[in-house]
Amino acid sequence: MSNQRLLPLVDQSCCAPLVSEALTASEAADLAQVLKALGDPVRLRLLSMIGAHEGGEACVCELTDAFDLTPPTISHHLKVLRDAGLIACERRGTWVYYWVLAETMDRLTRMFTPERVSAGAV
Amino acid sequence: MSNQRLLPLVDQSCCAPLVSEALTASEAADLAQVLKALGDPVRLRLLSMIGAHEGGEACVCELTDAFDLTPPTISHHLKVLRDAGLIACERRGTWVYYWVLAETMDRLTRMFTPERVSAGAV
DNA sequence: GCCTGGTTTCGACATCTGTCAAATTAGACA
DNA sequence: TGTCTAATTTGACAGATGTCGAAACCAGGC
Repeated sequence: MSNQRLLPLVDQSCCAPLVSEALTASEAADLAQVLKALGDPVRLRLLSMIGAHEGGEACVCELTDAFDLTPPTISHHLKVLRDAGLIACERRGTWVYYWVLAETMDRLTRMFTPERVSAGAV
Repeated sequence: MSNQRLLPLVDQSCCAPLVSEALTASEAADLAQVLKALGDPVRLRLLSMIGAHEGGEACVCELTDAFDLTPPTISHHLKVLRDAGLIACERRGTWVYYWVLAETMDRLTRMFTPERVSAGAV
């Protein structure tokens, strides 16, 4: 373990918003719901399988086949991701297709992307 | 809800690694542990308070004062963040100081930062 | 050496979570 | 209409999690 500190430096890329300014309680509650949804290996793989799938969407049947879990369990995890605003779905005939919502992913991305600050910006 | 799809586009910034290639089971388990640690409002605020604190580090006593929770509870949350490799600490005299570990934050950042792919890279 | 204040660990408890089996819903097709 | 398939919902249960009070621990000062 390197124990390298994350120090805020002025004249280069600074830290991500998450650690550059203290979150308020309600911001934290909001963000925590999304991160909690991602805090499970199965859901993380589901999200990444959906996002990486050709055409940007995947059928539930394909997702279910990829795991050693019952359909209700997969369905439960998909619901958690849906409630967190990370994915959405649509029924087309017999099958239900899921895709990743860009909006929520972008929000997370902004939270973790280091901000560039100009040299005199303090 | 916009339900806007996240489509992989070739000649501009593409999706974050998380949704551009399906995670393996062990990658997912690994990453999930870190995200699970962040999936709690108190821990999210603790991390952000430590990171945003002047000097890049904060004393436990300051952190405890900021919440309506008992010291054991704050200590528990700090341990979860420590076990996830997100923070580290050091005792100096009576007090214990915490700071954010750049390494793990960088890893998360990379996971959520969209990759730039050149126009002919497919 | 032994107080004292700050911090962590321990033990307990209510709540939340992941999982499955069974029941239910929604559409396709005879 | 009835039946088949795909997906979700419901109900139940074991195990994990967040919280607290009490006890133990540790560093500094007397």
